[in-house]
Amino acid sequence: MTAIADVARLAGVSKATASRALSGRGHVAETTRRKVEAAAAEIGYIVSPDAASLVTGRTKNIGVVIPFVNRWFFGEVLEGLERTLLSAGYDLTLYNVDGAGPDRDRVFEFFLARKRVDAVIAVGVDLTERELAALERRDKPVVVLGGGEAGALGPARLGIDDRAVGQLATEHLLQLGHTRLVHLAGDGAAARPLSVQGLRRHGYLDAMSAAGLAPRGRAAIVETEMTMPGGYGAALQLLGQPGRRPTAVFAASDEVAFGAIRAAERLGISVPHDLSIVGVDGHEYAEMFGLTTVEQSPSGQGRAAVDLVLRLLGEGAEPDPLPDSGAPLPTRLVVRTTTMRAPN
Amino acid sequence: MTAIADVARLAGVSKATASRALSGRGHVAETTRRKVEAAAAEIGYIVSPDAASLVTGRTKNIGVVIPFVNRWFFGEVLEGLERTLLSAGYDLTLYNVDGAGPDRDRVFEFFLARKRVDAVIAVGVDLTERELAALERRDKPVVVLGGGEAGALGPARLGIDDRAVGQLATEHLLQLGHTRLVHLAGDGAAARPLSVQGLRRHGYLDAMSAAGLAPRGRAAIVETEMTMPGGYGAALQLLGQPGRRPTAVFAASDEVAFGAIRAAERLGISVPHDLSIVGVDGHEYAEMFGLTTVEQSPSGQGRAAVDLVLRLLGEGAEPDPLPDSGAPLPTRLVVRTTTMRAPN
DNA sequence: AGGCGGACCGGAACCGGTTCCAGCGACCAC
DNA sequence: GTGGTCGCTGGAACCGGTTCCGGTCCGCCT
Repeated sequence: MTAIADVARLAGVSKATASRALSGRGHVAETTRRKVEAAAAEIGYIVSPDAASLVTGRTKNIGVVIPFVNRWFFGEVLEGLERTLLSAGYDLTLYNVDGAGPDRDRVFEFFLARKRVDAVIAVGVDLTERELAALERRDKPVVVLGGGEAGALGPARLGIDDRAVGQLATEHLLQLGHTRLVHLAGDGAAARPLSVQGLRRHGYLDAMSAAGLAPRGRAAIVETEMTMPGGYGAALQLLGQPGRRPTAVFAASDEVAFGAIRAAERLGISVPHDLSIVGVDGHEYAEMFGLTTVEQSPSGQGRAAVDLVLRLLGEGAEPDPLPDSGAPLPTRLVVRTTTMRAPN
Repeated sequence: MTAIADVARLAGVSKATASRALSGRGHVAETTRRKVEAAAAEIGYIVSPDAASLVTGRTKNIGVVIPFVNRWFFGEVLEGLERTLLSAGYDLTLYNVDGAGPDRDRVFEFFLARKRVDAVIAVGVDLTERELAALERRDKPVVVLGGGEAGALGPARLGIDDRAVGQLATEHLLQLGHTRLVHLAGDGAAARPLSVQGLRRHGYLDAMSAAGLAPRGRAAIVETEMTMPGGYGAALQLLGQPGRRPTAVFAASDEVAFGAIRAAERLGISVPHDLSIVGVDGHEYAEMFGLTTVEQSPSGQGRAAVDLVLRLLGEGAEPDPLPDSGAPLPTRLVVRTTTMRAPN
């Protein structure tokens, strides 16, 4: 009921003209367009997206695969994606995929391979060759946001320069005179050098060795889950040990930093007088904690990913083919009150 | 390419039989079914959901409208919804709608009214009459999760008993002998008595007056944003005032409680010796903070909402028409180390 | 033996749009 | 005046499935 044929009949035109009038494609006289629109409004007509995409092959729907929704960064990205897609008239279908396993295969083989989505945005997940190939075969553009490095000819990638971020944060502490400076890294940082945590770790090492401080194995780098409890537990252990304590900590994310701050307080270590802490993210709670951090804009990254994907889909007049797809997204150091000059 | 007609041709049967064989509806001989399946596998056939839903009217897709994704409760619900829908073979289309405004209208009128979704799950948003009516008119089942009260004949509702939760938390503190006991409520608690924060506030008042403690206007209830910085700011102000401090705080959510804990520490007030704090949620960080809280299971609530919606859609043999849709979802008090007996 | 029911299969209609193609006036240029 | 272009419109094919309807064929009952 209320199909386009009804509209056409009521307006006294053919289905073809009605379609043209409503979709705005092709030539339609101004007066007939108005007639059709009036008829459509009168009977409350709305197009069937299924029918439309059946013939056009476009669904106006983007699949988003994301490993967590409840970690700040990812939630923020998701919001950015959603808002931007919505205002472009696109739907967002969510696939919460973490790690490997049958669920993940199901998503890629059953859900994403079908014609339901025009393109896929993967945030913070490394697609396997097989997964990429499957999508490629169906002509589905893929944009990867965060993690990994711009592959030779892989999918379009987007993100901040995590290695530079690690370097920047570490240099800030070095400039303040710290030398006993440990890195609270994300788990898997050493094992997966191209992951976000791996790159940040690498940046830390770069800065340290540039300063002539070969971080001795000991406990210069501690890996932990990138959450507040993760940072709390790791810092508790690190700072609770006897012997000379570090005077500064570079935490792989703000949430880890929050945990470390709390651990320090619990141990009676004063931040920043006895211990400087810097994080990365620009978490919405950073201000409350007074955390010095390297800010990024996850929602802005979401927006950028959508822009890119729409360009790949050929929307928006494409002024230039694929501009600056190499340039990393911006970050900046925000100094607050968790860092200060090293005690001498 | 690779339409069902190709499969049929390759298998030497008609489109009709191929469809029956693949979808499992109707009678098909075991041997032909195998032939068809083999043919489908050979050419890598996958159905076009658009074509299928065009004729069946079912999209296997559920719309979820949610005000935040980056608040713990909502993120957790979303994960629960996603996992459960996925395993039932449904897609989840996300609509991030906060408050009113043109964006919200757009979602309801443009996106949800179309035939793209079979049903709508609204979490933590109160649908207006108009919005409900629009969905009703298109025969789209609606399930509302959290907030509000079971309306007379409105949509199916689901959630915990927030008033009982407020009562339970308050009673715990009362039983420990606290009498100067303030409530850190969510913003809008007084103005919107049927909101989550409104109901929790009501539960607090119930328990107080049952204990003969008419909470004097003063500062017995302070409203604040239901986030960690919100709780931090409110507690800082509340506890920093001269005069007799409260000995216990009931925070409207765990995140508020975390903020309050941090504020207390910052002011040199010892938790729990000088101040007891209880929250509600069962946040994943609660254990780290040692927070006493009234736990709920948001992901479980997501699962329940999906079960309900699938039942409304007539999936799953519907054993009973609509069982116990009134019973609130479970909660329980978990006592940790932020609450203790009141000082005398 | 004849009738009946049920399993199995194919042809064709249909879901609701979009788009190709052809037709038709109107207008302009030669 | 005639041919060509252009704006507008309608008929019909088509996208890729599902399902109604009817026709065989077989087994079984009476």
